[in-house]
Amino acid sequence: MQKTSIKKRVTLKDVANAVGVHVSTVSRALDPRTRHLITPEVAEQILKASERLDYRQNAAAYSLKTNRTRTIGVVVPDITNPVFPPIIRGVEDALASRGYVAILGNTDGDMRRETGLVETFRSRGVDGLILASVEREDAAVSKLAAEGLPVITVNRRVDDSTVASVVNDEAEGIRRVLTHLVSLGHRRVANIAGPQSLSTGAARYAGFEKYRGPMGLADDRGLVVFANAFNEAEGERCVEELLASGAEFTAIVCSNDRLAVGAIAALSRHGRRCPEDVSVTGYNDMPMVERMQPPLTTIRIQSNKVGFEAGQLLVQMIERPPGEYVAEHIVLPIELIVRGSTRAIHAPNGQDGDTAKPRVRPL
Amino acid sequence: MQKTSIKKRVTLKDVANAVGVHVSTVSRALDPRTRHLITPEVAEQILKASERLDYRQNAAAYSLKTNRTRTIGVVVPDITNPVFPPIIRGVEDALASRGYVAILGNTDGDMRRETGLVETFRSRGVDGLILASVEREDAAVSKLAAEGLPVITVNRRVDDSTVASVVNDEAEGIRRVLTHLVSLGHRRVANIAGPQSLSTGAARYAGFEKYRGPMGLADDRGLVVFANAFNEAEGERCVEELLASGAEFTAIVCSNDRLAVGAIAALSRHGRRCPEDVSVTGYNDMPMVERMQPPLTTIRIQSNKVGFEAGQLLVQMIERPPGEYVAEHIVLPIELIVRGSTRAIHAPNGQDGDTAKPRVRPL
DNA sequence: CTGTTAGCGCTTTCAT
DNA sequence: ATGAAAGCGCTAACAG
Repeated sequence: MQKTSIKKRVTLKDVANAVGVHVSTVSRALDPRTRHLITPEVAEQILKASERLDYRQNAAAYSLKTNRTRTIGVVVPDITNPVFPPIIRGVEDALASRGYVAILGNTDGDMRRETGLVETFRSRGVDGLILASVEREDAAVSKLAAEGLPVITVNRRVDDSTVASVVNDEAEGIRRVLTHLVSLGHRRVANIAGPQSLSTGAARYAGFEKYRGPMGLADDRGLVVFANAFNEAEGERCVEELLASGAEFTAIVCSNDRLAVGAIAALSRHGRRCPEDVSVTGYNDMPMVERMQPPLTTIRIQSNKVGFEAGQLLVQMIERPPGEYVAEHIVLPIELIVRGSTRAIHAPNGQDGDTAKPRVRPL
Repeated sequence: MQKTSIKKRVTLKDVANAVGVHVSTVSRALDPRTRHLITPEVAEQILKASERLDYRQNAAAYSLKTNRTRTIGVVVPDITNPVFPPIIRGVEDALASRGYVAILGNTDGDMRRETGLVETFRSRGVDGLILASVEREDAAVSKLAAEGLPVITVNRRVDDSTVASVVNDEAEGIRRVLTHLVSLGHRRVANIAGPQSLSTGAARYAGFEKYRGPMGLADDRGLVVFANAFNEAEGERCVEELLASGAEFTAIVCSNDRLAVGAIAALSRHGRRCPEDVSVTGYNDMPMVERMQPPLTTIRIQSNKVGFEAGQLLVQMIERPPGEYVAEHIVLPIELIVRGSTRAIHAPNGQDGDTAKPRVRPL
């Protein structure tokens, strides 16, 4: 019946005409917050008509008028890095439930691209920004926040505590890993630390330095080596460096899973088996690491939740009267996941254990 | 100097005032396509001023006027599924280079959510849609295309060839896998087929049926079992089913990597080692499958390129005079990646091989 | 309770 | 080559 080949979009005016009222009446009836201003019967009719005509608000007109787009910009280093999709998914779920959508951009870790993306997003009038790509020093981001644009960093944070954030409890994650290793009898534990320009890398390394002494671990400088990026290649390089330095260790704490994957590969290339010869731990519990050989002992972060909380918090910031909020900082708990890549020192199998003081036999 | 705490956004009018010309002149000077209408010197001044004042076009106003948003909607089943991020990344790269951005939505395979998302996106006036979530029968999608909204499916397609698509050469992928298996001496090859409601599942299964006879493989019905979803759990279930049926096979062709991962897990649970007892192949070459034990032999699709081509093609469709295009269908070549999960039947190691007719010894 | 009016910032005829 | 003016669809005073 109503076969319209090239259908023009139906507007408020169309609905108004259909019902025989003024556009503004329709506008009010359609907005739940102002619906009470309208006679219930009329409102009813309007709702019905708008349904029947398949009316949908013109987002551009709404934005132009209200200066709000219900769109938020999400910036990640690279969506292809398995750490980020669950976070993004969490963000989108939170946003969708509140009628917002996300536009996404990748920086590949290039801070100039971050700046460019933020520009693009602002030009599109995003109501807020979620940044997973920040470095600890990020003047541009602080400025955004200062200018009153709702901004929140996720998974990472900037040093400037003026910028809201949702992150994981990094120090606690490292503490758990170390506790686990100590309980397995390890005393010489190396650390492949992540980039110190990122809050994750810095916080995990800080945790390592903070706890290793008190826990009775050797605290040689030579047991720490810094990766320049959170990837497999750097994990391999760092193991090479560790091995070349002649440092002695029975376990390696890696600042994330990808470093750990690289580390295990490099170890095996040098005839050092994991976990028989050296235990290795990761961080993040990204997809598939439970299927690796050996399955990786790691810290599980609540990726989806981190994103979800960030999305929720950002919407709150947006919808609160301007300047009414202080930057919140949410820290989510983590979980230790023990798998096959760690085992008691020189013991035949790698059961989770509180093996009090395992015998330490020389080779 | 120009410290403005709560800075209003600068508009065309601001630039016009600064230069002492009319807004329309500024508008023309700023658009490369109309710049030639303006005296070069004036244009120069305007460009400078707009730079200096940090003018950025108001996307909402532009959209309202032109009915174009430079935004495209991307719908995927779940961004958390490792197959999709590279595709999305490709799409975004293509779009970004043309000044477009993507808004993203997840359906979790629920067709009603797909419909809802498409609604939301249309309400936001997207210029086009890229769908990675379609089933083969999808009346809603055909309708969209018929209504003149540029739509393109990626990775999957709908049966209705009216809808443009960018996909992988599924039949060829299966042919390569079978050729490889045959060269290793396998004659009884099972197939864990994907959901037949999806073009990928259907095309790969069709390839299997098409080639296995001509290649001299056993073509028992009992060697095929259908998964209800592309995930690990279904891979496990299908292997159980295969095993329970008493079917004999020395290899399993899985319709994607996740099915393969599940299949290998289930096999090992039943004391059948891969590749010693049965060879297994996947499809997609998703991240990390090269780190599994055993590393997975699979078909590598050009995920990033699939997305990139789709993005490019969509922009072309959008920017071409309406109704001027026919639905294109791009098919991208694939690549066989041989790893450890396949080996010559009953041979000691799994080198890639044209082992003509390997000896077949009974157990 | 509902209609009138103005205007968000931009592009695009139409004049000049 | 530039200015004037209209209008995209919507919301939000302000009147009645």
